[in-house]
Amino acid sequence: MTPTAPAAVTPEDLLRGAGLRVTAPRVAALRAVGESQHATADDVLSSVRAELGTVSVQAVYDVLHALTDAALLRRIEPAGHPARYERRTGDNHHHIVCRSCGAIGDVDCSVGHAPCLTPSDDHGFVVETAEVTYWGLCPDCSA
Amino acid sequence: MTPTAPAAVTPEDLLRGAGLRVTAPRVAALRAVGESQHATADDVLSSVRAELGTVSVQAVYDVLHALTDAALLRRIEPAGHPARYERRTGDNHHHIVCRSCGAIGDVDCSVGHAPCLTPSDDHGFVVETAEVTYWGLCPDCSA
DNA sequence: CAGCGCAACTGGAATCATTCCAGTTTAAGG
DNA sequence: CCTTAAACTGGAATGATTCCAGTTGCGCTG
Repeated sequence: MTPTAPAAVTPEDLLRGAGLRVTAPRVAALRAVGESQHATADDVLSSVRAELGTVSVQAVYDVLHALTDAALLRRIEPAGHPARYERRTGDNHHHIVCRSCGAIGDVDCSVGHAPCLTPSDDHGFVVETAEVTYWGLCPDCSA
Repeated sequence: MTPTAPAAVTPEDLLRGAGLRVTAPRVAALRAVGESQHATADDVLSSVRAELGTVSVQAVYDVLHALTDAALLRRIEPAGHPARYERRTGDNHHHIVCRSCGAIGDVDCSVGHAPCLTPSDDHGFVVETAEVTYWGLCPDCSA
């Protein structure tokens, strides 16, 4: 069912649009990440296996890398936690991580637009991106 | 508050001031971190062993944790790199990391003071700290 | 200034996320 | 179809860090 409106972009379209082969593990992985916000590689593995049966650990890591390189996914790696993946890409948003349970929330940049992108002294580095991570306690853990 | 000019604060003073026992591995670890900016646990291990002879891996991790908890050290954990430790604590400065070689530089907050500390929407989280990491290429790697 | 208790340390094994490897399967272009 | 590079399998390896159980020693108390 592909209605006329381009509202529903299928995983298949996304993959083809990025010049990637359309395979069952990739489609399933894209769906899995879209459904559960900030899924870990292990979450994706479980999800994909539930849908397809046997899928190797390596396949999931390969897929996640390919999708991340193609900018269909964004990888976030909070210190002390396994990497997580999300579908929101290209909007330079940030994250808030619960120190207690590891829960993650999305946060738009607070001061309008990329204020943090310009370090006062860049030590001669060529700066490409600025990543902001807020640490605190989620509603459940602060109770 | 330190009464007179604390020109040379010894590692021993720092440890005692934090209510920690003064032991050879701790003193050596503090010195090691002070001498090499952004040292890894492994750097500290080598350095401490060079000075003291046999020191266990565990001792170094224990010491680094104790000193970090006591706020004598700050731990930074860039995604994909082993943790690093530094002596500059309490001033909420940030870091710039080379995507190629992992080199790290210190960066003071660009917009005066803690502008990034207030997320636009905190999702009910209690925010404690904001951590900014710049990613790019160091002078050597961008050449 | 001698004993004692708890924090610190030893060394070896275990953990966990992730990657490496070598061989097999499969999507998609000619 | 037929070919082939890309994708996938399964098992072993890696590297930073932690767990564990037993030993040592700093520094307080008597």
